[in-house]
Parts: sequence; structure tokens; C-alpha cells
Amino acid sequence: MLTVTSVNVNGLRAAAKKGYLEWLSGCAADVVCLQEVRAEEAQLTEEVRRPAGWHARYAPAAARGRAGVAVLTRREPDAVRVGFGAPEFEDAGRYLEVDLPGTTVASLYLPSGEVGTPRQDEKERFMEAFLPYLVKLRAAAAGGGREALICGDWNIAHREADLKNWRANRGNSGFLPEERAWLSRVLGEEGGYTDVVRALHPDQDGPYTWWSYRGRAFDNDTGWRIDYQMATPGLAERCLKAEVERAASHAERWSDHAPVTVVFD
Amino acid sequence: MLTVTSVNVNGLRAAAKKGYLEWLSGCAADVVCLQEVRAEEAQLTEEVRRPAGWHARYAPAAARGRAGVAVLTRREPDAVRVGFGAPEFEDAGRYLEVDLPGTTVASLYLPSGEVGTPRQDEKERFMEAFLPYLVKLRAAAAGGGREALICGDWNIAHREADLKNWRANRGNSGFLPEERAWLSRVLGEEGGYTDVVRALHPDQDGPYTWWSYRGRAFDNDTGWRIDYQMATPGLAERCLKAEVERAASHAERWSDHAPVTVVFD
DNA sequence: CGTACCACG
DNA sequence: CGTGATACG
Repeated sequence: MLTVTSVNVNGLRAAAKKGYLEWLSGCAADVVCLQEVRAEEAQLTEEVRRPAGWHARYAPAAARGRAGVAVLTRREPDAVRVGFGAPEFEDAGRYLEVDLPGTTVASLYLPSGEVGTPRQDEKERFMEAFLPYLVKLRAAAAGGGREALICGDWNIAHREADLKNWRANRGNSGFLPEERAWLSRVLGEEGGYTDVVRALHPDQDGPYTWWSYRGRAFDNDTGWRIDYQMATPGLAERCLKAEVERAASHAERWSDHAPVTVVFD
Repeated sequence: MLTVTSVNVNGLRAAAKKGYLEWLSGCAADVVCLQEVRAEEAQLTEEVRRPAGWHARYAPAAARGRAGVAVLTRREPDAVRVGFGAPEFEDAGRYLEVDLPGTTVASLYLPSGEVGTPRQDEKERFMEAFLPYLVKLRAAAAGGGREALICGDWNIAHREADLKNWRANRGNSGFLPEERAWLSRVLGEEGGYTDVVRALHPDQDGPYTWWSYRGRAFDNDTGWRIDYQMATPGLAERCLKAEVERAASHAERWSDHAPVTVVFD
């Protein structure tokens, strides 16, 4: 059994002030992947940096206060790797991988973009460099009799069911045809990964994992499903349960994203 | 009778959220001089911009969110002037003058400095340009049978009694020998102004008008007296009462400065 | 709208 | 330590 949770915390220091640690203490997962930590380890309190009972590995961004991913594991990982080989994104705080027995788990924070800005170009460069890595990772895992799970904020909604207002967002970053096509490659023959939440919930809208802080997006459930756990075939087959932990109320929210939890047999 | 209050609000928008308007509604003054407004009029709510019963004139800084002085008057001023003729400080949001019958009242925010930095040089340039203006203002007022009152944050403690830790601050901006000597010139033969709070309270420490937000400065009354009302001789003679309105508790504070109120006959 | 940074005080 | 600017999301 392996239970993995992934959540974009939108600033770990802010999240810790609003209930992240209480949430973590009730979290039964074996592995927790965090994105948008937005802090270096030295800026975190000891309790937040290494919660009791967890091993914690961080990959902060070179730019202070930006991005940053982490992985918490109940047992010490066998190996830890930062980045995926693309020089531009080596110190971007966007990819961290840990090896556990039989399985490699990664925390990913794919850049968010905005059409017509350099940030969209950066997002596309990331996507272009990352897909070959995913292919290589899957092959390497298969060759070594291992599985891989890429958790995180992919900043792309794949299909119309993956966001509330898909019509209005056809021209917006996060739901562009080329972004959706790229995710289809990750999930198709080329990548061979499975979106395990969608695999277990094929016929519903959402479940959304992100709601803008602007307006009443959360209250109206005007959300996007952009946080995924993408599993190699052998691992995907073992998926028993997959769910998104939407906060009960706006007041209980400690991030604009919700945790995504998957239980593997 | 003329009652004048002066206070550095340290951001009028923040002050308004913490009790400034409640304080103002209990304020019996005829004129209120504000410093560090840190906003343009358009950024203020109508209620804050023009409180009921007041006329309000603003002199914002060209740099957004910096400095900014204002004067509130119960009756419409006869004239309003921004700046004191020094080109460098014309749009600095540091000086605003209003004419009321028989009296000119000014709101001043003298630059704060830091030894060894360009900001200290700026402070000194301001002082150098401002003293001749004060001399000219006094002469012009006298020639026209008027009085003048310069209220505000002068960012200099004059004597040892004007700050709690004078020994430790001998080398710090705000209590440098040259700054103190400059204030002595304002208050001596050259300027001819009277520090009316000190005139009415000659033998006490303080009363302080500013306490740093750092540490427990307010609770320990580790303050500085840097906010003054400086009056021309005829007006100084009419001073009946002068006091500093220290907030009762840290929780009641809506600025790091306290209002200075003077009643003239 | 919220979390960070920074400059200023 | 707090205000407000800015970048990012």
C-alpha cells in the first residue's frame, strides 16, 4: 500500500499560519508532495520544515519567494534528485524526485503562463523539455522494474470537464489547444502515463483542484483541475482510490489549491 | 481661539482601518495637519478623503506611496500653497501651507535620514533650503500682520530631554549635533520660532511623539519628540495649552506617532 | 485576491 | 515591525 498526497500550498509560511500543519497531522499519506513552497528551508520554522514523523526534501527556486517544491516521506528516501536535466529549469524550484522502494515519486510545479507574455514562452519551453524526460523516466523505471508517479501542479486543464468555464477559457493559458494536446501526449502512447484521478472518476466534471482567490470562485466552485498524479502503467493498475480534498468552507482554506490523494495497492 | 492638531499618520489608508476616523470624530481642533499620508486622493475613500465637516487639502509625493502631507480645516482656507520654493522638494509631498484669517498653518514632513546614506544628504539639503524659507515666512507674516505655525514631523529631537536614549543616539540621524544645531537656529534669533509644546512644558522629559514599532518601544515609552508646532512670536504668546495624545495602549494605536494638539487664544 | 519581495521608516 | 509598491499567480 502506498498513499500519496499532492498539494500546491501557495506559500508554505502562509499556509502554516492558516492550518496546513493541522491538516498534515490528520493526513494518512506515506508521501506528501508540495508545490509553491515559496521559501528556503532557513525561512521555515523547525516544525514546518521537518514536521514530526516526516523526512523532508526541498528544491527551492534560485529566485527568492518563487516556486519551490518539496517531498515529505514517512521513511527516508533511497535517493533524491533535483531538476530533470534541463539547464534552464535546474534551479527553478519546479521538480524534485525521490526514490522509495519500487517507486519514484516526483513533485512538479509546471510554470504558469499568460498568453502573449514571456511567461507563456517559458511554460512552453518547460513542456518541450519535460516530455522527453517523462518518456525517459518511464522507460528507465520499466527497465529497472520500478514505477514512477509525477505529482503536482501541471497548470493545464486537459479536457472540458476539467474546468468550470471551458468556453470562456479557450484562449487562456492553462486551457490552450497546444497545452491540452501536450497533456494528451503525456497521457497517450508517447508518455504512457495515467491520470489516476480521472481514471477512477471518468464521467464527472472535475473534481477541481484550484479556485482563484478572486471573486467568489471557491464558493461557486468555479474551479480548474490542474493538479494531477500521473502514474506509469504498473502503478496506475494498482490505484484503489483517488480523491480531491476540497475544503469545507472558504474559512478553512489554507491554499487556493486542494490536496489530491491517491491510494495505491 | 484656534486649536491645531498635527499627526504623522504613517499611511492614511492603514490608519483609517485602525481608528483614525474615530479619533478624528472626537477631535475638537479647528485645523488638523497630517504627514505621511502615503496616498493620492483618488486612493482614499470619500469618507477618509473629505471627512464630514472638514475641508481637506492634499500635497501628495510624486513617488507613489511615499510621504504626502495634508491639512484639514473646519472652514475653507483663503489660500493654499504646495512646497516652499525649493525645486527638489516641490513634488516631494513634504510641505503644504494654508492661509486662515490672520494665520498661516503649514504641514511639514521633513525627510528622515540615515547616517552614511544618500537619504541623510537629502535631509540636509532640505534643512538647508528650508531654514531661509522659515525666516522669509516669518518676516512676510510679520509684515502683513499675520502669524505662522509650522506643524509636523521634523524628524529631529532637539535636546537630551527629547528622546529616551539620547546617549545611544548621539551618532544617529535625528539626534546628530548638526541637526540639533539646525533646530536651535530655527528656534533662535535667526528663525525666531517657538516650540510651543516645550514652551509650556519646559522641565519634563518628552512628551515623546514617536515610538518605533520595533521591540517594545511604545510599552517602555522609549520614544522621541520629533513632532513639533513651531509658532511665530505673536502666536506663541497666545498659546494656552499644548499636549501630546499618547494612545492608551498599543492596541489603540493607529500610527507610530501621536497627535500633538495646541490651543491658541 | 493573496503571497511573496523590496524600499522606507 | 509596519506601510505600501511591485511581481507573480
